[in-house]
Amino acid sequence: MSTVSDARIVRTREALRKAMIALAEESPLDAITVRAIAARAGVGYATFFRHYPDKDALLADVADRLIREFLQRVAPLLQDKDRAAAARSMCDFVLEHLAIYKALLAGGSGETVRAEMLRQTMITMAATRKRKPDGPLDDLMLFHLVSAILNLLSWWLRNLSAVSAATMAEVIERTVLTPVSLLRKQPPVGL
Amino acid sequence: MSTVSDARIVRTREALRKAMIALAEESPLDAITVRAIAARAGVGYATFFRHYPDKDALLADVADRLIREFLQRVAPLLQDKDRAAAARSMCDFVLEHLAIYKALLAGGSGETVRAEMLRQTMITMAATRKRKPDGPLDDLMLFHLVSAILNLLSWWLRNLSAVSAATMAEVIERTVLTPVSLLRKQPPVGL
Amino acid sequence: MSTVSDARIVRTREALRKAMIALAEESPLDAITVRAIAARAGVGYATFFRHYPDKDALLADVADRLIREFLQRVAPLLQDKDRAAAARSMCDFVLEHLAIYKALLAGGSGETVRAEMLRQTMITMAATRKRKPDGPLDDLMLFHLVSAILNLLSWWLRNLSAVSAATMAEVIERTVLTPVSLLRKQPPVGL
Amino acid sequence: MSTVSDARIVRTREALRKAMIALAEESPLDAITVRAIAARAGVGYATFFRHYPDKDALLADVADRLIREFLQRVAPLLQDKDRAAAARSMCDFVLEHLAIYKALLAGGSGETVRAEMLRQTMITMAATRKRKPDGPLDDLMLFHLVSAILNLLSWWLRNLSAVSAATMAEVIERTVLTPVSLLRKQPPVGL
DNA sequence: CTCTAATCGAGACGGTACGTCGCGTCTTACG
DNA sequence: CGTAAGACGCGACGTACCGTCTCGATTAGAG
Repeated sequence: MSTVSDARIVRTREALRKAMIALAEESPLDAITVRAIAARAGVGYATFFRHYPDKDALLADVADRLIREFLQRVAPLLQDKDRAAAARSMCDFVLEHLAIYKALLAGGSGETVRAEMLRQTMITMAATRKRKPDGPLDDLMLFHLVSAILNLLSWWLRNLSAVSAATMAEVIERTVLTPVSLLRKQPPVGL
Repeated sequence: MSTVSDARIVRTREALRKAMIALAEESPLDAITVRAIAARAGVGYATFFRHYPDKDALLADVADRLIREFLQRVAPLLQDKDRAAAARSMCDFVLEHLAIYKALLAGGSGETVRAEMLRQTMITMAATRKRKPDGPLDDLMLFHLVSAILNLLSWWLRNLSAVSAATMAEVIERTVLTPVSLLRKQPPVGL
Repeated sequence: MSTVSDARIVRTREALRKAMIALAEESPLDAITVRAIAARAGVGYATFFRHYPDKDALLADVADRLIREFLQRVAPLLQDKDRAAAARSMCDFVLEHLAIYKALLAGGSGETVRAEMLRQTMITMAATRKRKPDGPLDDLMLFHLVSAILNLLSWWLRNLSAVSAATMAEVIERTVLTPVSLLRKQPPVGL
Repeated sequence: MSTVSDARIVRTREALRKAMIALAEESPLDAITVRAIAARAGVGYATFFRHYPDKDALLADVADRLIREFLQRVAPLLQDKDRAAAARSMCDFVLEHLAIYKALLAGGSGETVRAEMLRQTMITMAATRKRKPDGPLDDLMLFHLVSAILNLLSWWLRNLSAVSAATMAEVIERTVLTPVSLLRKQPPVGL
């Protein structure tokens, strides 16, 4: 679906993604109709379905691109165990793409975005780490990591004026990154 | 809506709540139609709307009752700072009401339940604590606490066989309760 | 479908039939949209499908009622072998219900109407005649009878000013009723 | 549209006509999509519209060629007043081109074919006969003649095994050709 | 223990979004 | 640089669900 050369297709999909982001900023996901997306994109209604099977597929596409970029930036830092820098980098990245993140996290689309992020993180992790024990603990911690970060960021996006990026990064580091890291080093006896 | 004496009303609402829980176990929330709920409850379609304005109101009612009970059990322990016992109590409680929790958390209804739980926790906290500074940190930590716990529990409900209640409790304590507690005692400098 | 007591149903179907006839006078059948029928009937779009599976079903219902009345008038005469009177009666009947016939025959709906008329004539014949040989000749002649009459009438409806009812009746009698009757009395040797 | 020399154009149109006939054998006319015709003809979708403005135009072209041939064979006999031979010739001709006739008459395309046949017959008649009074009677009888014959033939095509060509010819002669001829010799008084 | 008013079932209805399909136009990529 | 391929706008289709509404028919609980 991504490797298409026809200029019209590229243009249309671009317009649809833009429209989705724009609308997601304004209303919760399930209040966004396909008709509204198509209209906003300046595209015929049926044309939407020629490119995406449904709303969620479009959202997943949008999320996919965003997360891919996000991970390219954050993953290296996590690999280097520089958690503080990683947390800082996250918050900066979010600030830079404020509009899109607001749309995707503060709206009702969190579920889809989280799922997509989990999926991609899995892939990235699998690609970088040699051995993948993939025990239940790893699975649980990855899920917690992604979910908790997304939750904290979504809170932040609704309270940007109250907390600075630096503070937010510290909170993420101390309440998520570090505890998870510790638990990994010293797993519960039952596991 | 709650203080009604007519036996028929009590009976009908009870049936609707039961039906909602039963259906939530089987399918994601937005695949549950009001018609299906009414049918399952053995109640006329229009009757549904005589008791709840819409699907979400019913779900909120169900969640409300569950969370009320949940908090009655967990809150005291948190007040007493016995985090390990509190975590343990949570997990036990979830195990006891497995079906309902599976329905409400592992389904697509997480968002509503989380919102309801946040709301009620706020109220409970406000009632027990005298002084409520309610700075952004408190707000953020409460949000994180509730969200993270619900997320961890919902993962657990999908992986019950992999992790025991004791282990799960330890995980919750070490990755959520303790870090949050520490952050509260020693807030980031920016706050 | 016909024996329903609910007043709303009766009212709605009545309105739909009226609307169908009105629109059929104005435009060919396949230029009539279900939306237009519903709008004209002052009825919701979806409501249409609660009563008829599609446009043709509504048309068939309209035709059914018309043909039932038509046959009640013409059949006795045919039984009595008074072909001239039967032909005359047909033409008079058509004149009396000019608008509806124009709608049903001169429009593009001939196919459906013819099918319905064939079906009903079959039933009527079967009910009145004791023995029903139903050989291929009977089948062919019945088909020819109905088709030819409908064709002649539809031509007449488009050329009302050119030919009187009496003349038209004579034409029908001499080119359809009598030849068919003769052929029946003295079938081709091959049958 | 007809006087074109480019070999590719001839080839494409030929392919489109073949495809139309093939598809018309399999499904009713309005279930045949332009896409299906183009695909069957091994031709691009848009290419269809470079040769015919729409589906009906292609069908009319197909019918036109068939009817032209048909009339060349039948008309002389009608001119010679040899009605029996004419009827016989018709039936033989239909048998020889069974597939195409089945496609055009027994399918849902009867209406278009009939219209085309009427048009062409008019032209042929006008060409052969010197004086063309063209009163309403002539018009009516021509319409009846064409319609009734097409109807009888289409019935026959659906019941080939039941009736021989000779019998069918006799039926056509006795129920259509002769009655029409008689009526012409001795018109109703009203005309 | 009755009577009366509230509750109930049944389901028709207007409305709106869905996803599909076909048409006929118009752009594009490719030979 | 022309032409076949096919993306596109349009608009109808038939489906599903929502929340409102109108009917009678129970049925609870007050007198």
